[in-house]
Amino acid sequence: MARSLDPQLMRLVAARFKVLAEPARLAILDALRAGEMTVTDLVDITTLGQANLSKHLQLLHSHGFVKRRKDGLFTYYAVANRDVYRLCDVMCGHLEAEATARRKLALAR
Amino acid sequence: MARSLDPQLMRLVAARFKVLAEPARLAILDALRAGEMTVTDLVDITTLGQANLSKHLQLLHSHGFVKRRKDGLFTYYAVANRDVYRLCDVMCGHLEAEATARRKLALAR
DNA sequence: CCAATGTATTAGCGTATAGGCATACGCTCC
DNA sequence: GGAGCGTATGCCTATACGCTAATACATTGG
Repeated sequence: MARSLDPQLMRLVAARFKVLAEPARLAILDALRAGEMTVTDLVDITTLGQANLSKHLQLLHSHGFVKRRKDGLFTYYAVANRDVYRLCDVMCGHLEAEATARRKLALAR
Repeated sequence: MARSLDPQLMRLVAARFKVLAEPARLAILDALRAGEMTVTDLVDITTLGQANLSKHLQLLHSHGFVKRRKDGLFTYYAVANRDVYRLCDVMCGHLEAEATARRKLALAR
């Protein structure tokens, strides 16, 4: 019963998770909850440098997490799909569950 | 309006995503869809070495993705929470969506 | 065209981690 | 206790990636 469900697909899914596996990018996505923003806006909100930020945005965009719109000098970024937040919520749920489990364990000891 | 929603939390969530950001570990979780297994079982199913596999399992366990049960010589691993599969499904959905979008673009060109 | 401004890109450095090998630990049976 | 097996751990190398500084590119206004 060799599953081995398409190693190719695994690589793709892993790559997408990797995009979210970075506090800086999560901070960007979180900031974008408020709506579309320019890079400069994000520089102010997050504590990231402009170059750094730009690269993170490229990555987020190339993986379809954000969309962009150029207007003159500015580039406006926005989340492409609010499902991203669902993913984060599930993760947060796990974190809480684990935290409370740990607390229980500590008490029981 | 400095959001900056707890950088600490960001780090934790990112760390959890990072655990899933690895094809090998996704393969392990996928194999575990069939039920609990020993390390040796997983060595056979996946193409990973024993040492490597053990390390991945430690990581998955320390982050609460799998639970383990020792029975004599063997250690049985199983997914701790099927939510993991929901996360993967969402990611796959995105992949498909992006793929079809690309295809449309290619046709339109 | 030139200057100014916003954004993207490149190069270099430091850190983190996956993978393989060797080995240590734990358990069972003789 | 010793042998054998399953599992875990430490060391090492190669690679990937985030961050910074410097620079290039693009667009607008004078």
